[in-house]
Amino acid sequence: MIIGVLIEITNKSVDKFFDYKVPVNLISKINIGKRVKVPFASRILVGFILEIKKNSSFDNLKEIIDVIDDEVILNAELLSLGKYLHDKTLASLISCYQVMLPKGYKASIKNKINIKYKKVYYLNDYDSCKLNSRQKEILNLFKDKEKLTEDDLEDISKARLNTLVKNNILRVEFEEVYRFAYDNVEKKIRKLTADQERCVNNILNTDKTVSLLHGITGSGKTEVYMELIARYLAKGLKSIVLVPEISLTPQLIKRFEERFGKKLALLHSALSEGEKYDEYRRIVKGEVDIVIGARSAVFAPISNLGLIIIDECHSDSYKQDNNPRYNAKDVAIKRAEDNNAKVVLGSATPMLEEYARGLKKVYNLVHLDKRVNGKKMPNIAIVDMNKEINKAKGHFSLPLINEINRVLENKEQVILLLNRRGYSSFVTCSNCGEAIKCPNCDITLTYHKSSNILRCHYCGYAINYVVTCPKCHEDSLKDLGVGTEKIEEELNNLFPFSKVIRMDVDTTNKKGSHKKIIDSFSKGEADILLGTQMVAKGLDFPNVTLVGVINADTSLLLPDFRSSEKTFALLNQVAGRAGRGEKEGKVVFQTYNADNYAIYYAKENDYISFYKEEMKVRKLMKYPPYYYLVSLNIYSKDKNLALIESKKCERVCFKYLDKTIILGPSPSSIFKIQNIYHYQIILKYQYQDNIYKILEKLVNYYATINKVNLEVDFNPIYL
DNA sequence: AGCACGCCGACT
DNA sequence: GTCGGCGTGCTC
Repeated sequence: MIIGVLIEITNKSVDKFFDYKVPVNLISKINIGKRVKVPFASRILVGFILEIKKNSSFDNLKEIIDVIDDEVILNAELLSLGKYLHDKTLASLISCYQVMLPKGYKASIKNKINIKYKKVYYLNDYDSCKLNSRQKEILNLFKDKEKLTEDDLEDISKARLNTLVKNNILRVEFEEVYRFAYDNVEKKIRKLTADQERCVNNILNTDKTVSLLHGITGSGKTEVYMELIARYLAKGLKSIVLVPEISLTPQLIKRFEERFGKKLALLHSALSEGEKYDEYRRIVKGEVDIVIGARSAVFAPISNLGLIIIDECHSDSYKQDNNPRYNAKDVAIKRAEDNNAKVVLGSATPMLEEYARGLKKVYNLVHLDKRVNGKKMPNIAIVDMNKEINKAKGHFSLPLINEINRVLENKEQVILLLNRRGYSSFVTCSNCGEAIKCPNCDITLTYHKSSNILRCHYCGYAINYVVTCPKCHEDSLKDLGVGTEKIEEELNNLFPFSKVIRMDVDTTNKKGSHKKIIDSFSKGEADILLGTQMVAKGLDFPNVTLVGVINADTSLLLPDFRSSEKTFALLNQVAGRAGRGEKEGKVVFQTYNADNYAIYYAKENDYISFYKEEMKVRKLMKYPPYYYLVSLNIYSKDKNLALIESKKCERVCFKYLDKTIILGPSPSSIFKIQNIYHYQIILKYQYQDNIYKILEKLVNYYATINKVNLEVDFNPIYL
């Protein structure tokens, strides 16, 4: 028997099947989709069995060392999904298979994660007259119990237990334990509003594969999802729920637990690798009905799949930003088509591509446009900082200060958003204007006040903060950008009797710290929750009656064609955090661009008008959804070679892609990353049938070239 | 990817 | 004379 094996190495030059002989004693263990240990050059590696055959075109075949798995890792559906990813992203096949699996299931010679076992003691038949009283004391614990775990017997010394085992009175077996423990919550089912019920029925009855649920913030989309899941479950069909990592909050998980109990598996980054491994095992064993997770949960090997829900479907977190650059939405639709299942995309602010497909009836478009229990949308005010700047105290305008004071007096709570995208705090010399940059990458270093160091966000390079400018040698370096720490300082001065909690990357990087902050704010232990994007998503605090945005427009300034859309979505989302309880909410946007349409329509809570306005821009500029985009990234350690090869790519595109607009090559927005130089070519097209074929050829060509690389990104989210 | 092989400069 | 620098090429 000969098998074709795909090796764990992620490199185009070895991304093919290597043939191996199977020794007779292992033949019975061979199945496609299992992992094997094989000799490869001078080392031992792990790969997937992807082919079984009688002979090979190679002569001196080596023998495999071992078959790792008893059960198949890549089942039929995952095998086909991997090929699909490979075709659609042009990434290496092995990376497409690896990305679908949690660490413990990947092909890898290191990173071994094992099943955790616990000892369980069973009582054998025994002759009680041979026992002393101390031994009988242990056996009494088994009264009415079939078995006791090592935890149950914690108080009994190991020596006493071992004697009983040795005398064949107790018997030990090993039982698998799951490392992740769900809380015990009481079951709760909320009754749907008529509006929600209408949406559920609409989605159940459509003959379209994809439904787009456009529901304003606070309209109760989660209830709709849960009801849909329950209805499918009643038919014996299971569900996957995708949420952005950032909104996979304890609040959301608790609601699902309240409804569905422990038939739930959770896959997200806050779990340890051991916990993830166990959750995945529960899915494989068919023990769960619902998988909730971030992007990669779309690959969960669930059988009887009926429904995939993608919450906050506009979120860019569904697109992976390294190889394979797949979009979980595409994978969801592919899986739905293959399984005769349905996809529900939900958002208050869908991406333009999505809403356009809804209007064109490619998707079934459903609206949910009332807040539950008749709650009103919060009242939103725009504060023009150009007019307020003289009266403002630091970053706070008088109107915002007054609102905060009013809320604090009423013992209510405030959420403050610092819109910091592309605006992180960097250090500049106030004498010569020099900004401190990373010596390896072409970007400014970010100042971390708590540790007093400057760090590069791309390569991790870090130096201690000094006040002396390296260029002009004056002691004039200053922290210019605004960080949450700076705003927190200002808050402490402006409102000395209020308690502020900060939520950003710095305060949430420890495991469980995110949950702690949310719990603490929820219990009213602080008056003001200050943070970056993460305070905007999915949080539900009934006592929050004011939301303030310090700088509504910074995300508008980015050189990105989606900056308006992203700004609108962010403002709409964060505004939706106000007034979710009994009391009405108020929102203040501080901005220097008071007449910008993204900010204006966010104030009006008018998605449709924003959509129409932004579509005009997209049409004019030949951007999605009117055009498809592809980004080619050509890079090399050799600056000159990178340019030469990128021009070569341009010529190939020009020759074969006749209906495509070609932009570039131009130096990428970050030209130098870790001493590697990047050039970029952008392709725009509406119809170009051969584009995958041509780009695949280019990618394969560069797979054989050592000093230059080409990566292709279809439908990129950033340019 | 990572290891062996191979071909040129500064040391006991 | 040799140790070791890292460029190149191969892995069933």
